[in-house]
Amino acid sequence: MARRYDHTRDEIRQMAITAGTLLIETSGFAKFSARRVAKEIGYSVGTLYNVFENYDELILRINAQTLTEIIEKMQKVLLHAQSPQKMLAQVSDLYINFAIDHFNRWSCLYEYRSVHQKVLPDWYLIKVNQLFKIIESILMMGLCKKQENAEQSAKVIWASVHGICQLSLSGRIDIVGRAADKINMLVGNFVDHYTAGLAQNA
Amino acid sequence: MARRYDHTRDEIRQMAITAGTLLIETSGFAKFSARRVAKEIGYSVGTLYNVFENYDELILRINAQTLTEIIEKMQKVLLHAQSPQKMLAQVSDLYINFAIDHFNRWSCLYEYRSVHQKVLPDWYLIKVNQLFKIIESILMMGLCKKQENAEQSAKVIWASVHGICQLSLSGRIDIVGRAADKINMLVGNFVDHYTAGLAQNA
DNA sequence: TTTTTTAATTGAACACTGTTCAATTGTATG
DNA sequence: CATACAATTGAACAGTGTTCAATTAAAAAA
Repeated sequence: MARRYDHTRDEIRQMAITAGTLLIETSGFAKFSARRVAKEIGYSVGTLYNVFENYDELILRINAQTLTEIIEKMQKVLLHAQSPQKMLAQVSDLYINFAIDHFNRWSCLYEYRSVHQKVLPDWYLIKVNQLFKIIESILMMGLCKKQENAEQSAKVIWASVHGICQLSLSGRIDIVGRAADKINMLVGNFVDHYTAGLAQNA
Repeated sequence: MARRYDHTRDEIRQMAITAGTLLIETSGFAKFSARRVAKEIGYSVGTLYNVFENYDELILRINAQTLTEIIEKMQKVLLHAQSPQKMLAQVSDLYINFAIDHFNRWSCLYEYRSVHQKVLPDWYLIKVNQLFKIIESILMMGLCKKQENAEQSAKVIWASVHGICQLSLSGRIDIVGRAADKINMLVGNFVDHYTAGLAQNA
């Protein structure tokens, strides 16, 4: 068939992203493929390639949605102000628990390295930056005075929390007991000492 | 042909690891394949699968050698004692520069997620732990008194340095200027504040 | 020396992958 | 009703990891 007008271009895109998200969530990235997504939404592979530039874009769009979910959760923490240290702990805790609860999707954020583009597209980097901005705004609530310091520390904090999360969940840091507890302990150790150092410097 | 005895099982393994390492180093993981490695060492794919359990093992063996190289470089830092802070900075600097100079091999350490085994094999984890032990021993030179504190902080420090390195080199932290300088600045920020917090606590 | 046994080595075959693009087909216009 | 148009298809291509019957060179036995 052709020009079915059952769905617009954008609708098909959204259907693919939704179906792909579900596929990764349940079966993991290893079982993910363009053909599978196509079958899931009732279109052929060809249609998928009309609507997405390539495989990379499909994955990045799925990842962008995952990021959006994480960011939305984290932004809620900003609503009721507390000490910066407590807010950092809360935000980290959210990230860790998302990574555990949606392990497959979270893995996909970092697992796939594009073959075509060496650099991440702007629309994706905007999402990433939103995450850093959240940390930045928390730091400006007392831990940092200059904006440039907050920017740098936000990068350091986020990279550290992510690093602890990644090495833990990929089994490179031996964690005995409940994963969430153990990772939280390491992140707690980091936040405590790092913010203590920050406060001392300010 | 059969039973050529040109090379022993172990020799073929080593040839494959060496050839695979070179292939990843020069062309990146995307262009890497079992068939390519086989052709490179003058054997068929079948032989590769006689000598390695599967594709995963081949990659992990290559990764283990990459880790060995990194560890050997880092162990040299331990030879001339200095302040723990300076030694941590040196060790981090080594890691960052290895990641930049051998980007493809370094990426491969974290890029590939095994389809077969969920858990990394013991012989690989031993290598990973050697890295943590180096940090631990540095921490025990004054920054930590109890072994258990050193163990936990070593994990935090290593995960943080790695996280900064990964997010930077994957283009998720915008780094203007020379990559090595910018990453070093972030790692410096981390080491300074974290160790200040540690020292304060001790 | 010749035959038999043994095991190292091969490569075609299988089911899959991302990607392309001529052919098809449902819709809208002249 | 014929024509033009574009959305949709799926076979085709070159590649992947993996398997395993068939081949073949070396060692052992006759």
